[in-house]
Amino acid sequence: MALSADLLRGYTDTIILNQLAETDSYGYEINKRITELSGGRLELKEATLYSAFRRLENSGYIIAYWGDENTGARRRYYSITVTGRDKLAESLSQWRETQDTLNALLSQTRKAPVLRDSRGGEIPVIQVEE
Amino acid sequence: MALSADLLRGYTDTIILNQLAETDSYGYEINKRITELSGGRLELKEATLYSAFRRLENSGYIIAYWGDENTGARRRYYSITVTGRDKLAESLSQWRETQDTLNALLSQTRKAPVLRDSRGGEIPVIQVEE
DNA sequence: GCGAAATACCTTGACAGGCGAAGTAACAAG
DNA sequence: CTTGTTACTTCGCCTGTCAAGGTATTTCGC
Repeated sequence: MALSADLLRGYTDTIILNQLAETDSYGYEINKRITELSGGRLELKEATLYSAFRRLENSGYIIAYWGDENTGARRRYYSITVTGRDKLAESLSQWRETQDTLNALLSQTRKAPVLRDSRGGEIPVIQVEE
Repeated sequence: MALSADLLRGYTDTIILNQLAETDSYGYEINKRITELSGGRLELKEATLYSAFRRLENSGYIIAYWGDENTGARRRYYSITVTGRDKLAESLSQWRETQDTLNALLSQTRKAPVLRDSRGGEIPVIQVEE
């Protein structure tokens, strides 16, 4: 079951920055690496990917340069900037906070729903051992 | 620092369902409870909240009924349906998976960027104790 | 040698969720 | 009687994702 990047909305940029923090790379490779690292659970669509690059570049978080390979298709490499690293650090800490917050909101102990018969009497629920 | 709900996009529904899984409630109260549980880090905007209710109702995950209080403003209560509970369970497991995936993508050990002087020589980085 | 697949990039337009802004209405407190 | 709180509603904008389409080169099987 693949995750929709829609559930990760807003994190594509962070994911990309995190990849670039390790080493310069180009779109196609970054995408493959993301798929790989996520165990195939996340596959960014190209449109998503390249629009993220444009966004990151416009924000000054990455800079682009053409690779000089004399064989194969031309590659557009990206490099993370200092501001980009700052942004990444900020996003990572924000992700930790988001996790905490969402876990707090989603992990409350919950009573089982009470079943009632037609006269409003409670129907006992048999507890199943896990 | 309040979280942007944009980072939680797609989870508002789950958060609401999770609240309703505990007990029937109405918009204003649910919102206050969310703010409270999140330690003030998440405050859903009313437009967000009520459009979520409409969405959830149209999907059959919740049903609405008017409260019969004879004082104060009228309240529209919501109750989670059986399908809603199923959906909630699914969303919760999806959230766990999302967390795992994102953590896998964001938590790789990273080399510090190498600083170089004008002749390309490496500038040693002084390690700061934390 | 040729067609398919893989590599590699790019663009356009639609869609959906979050939100700013505004409105309605009842009641409480001062 | 004005301000604040409770409570709900609607309209239209913004932004990130994606479906669908395109270009160009190289590699591999047959």
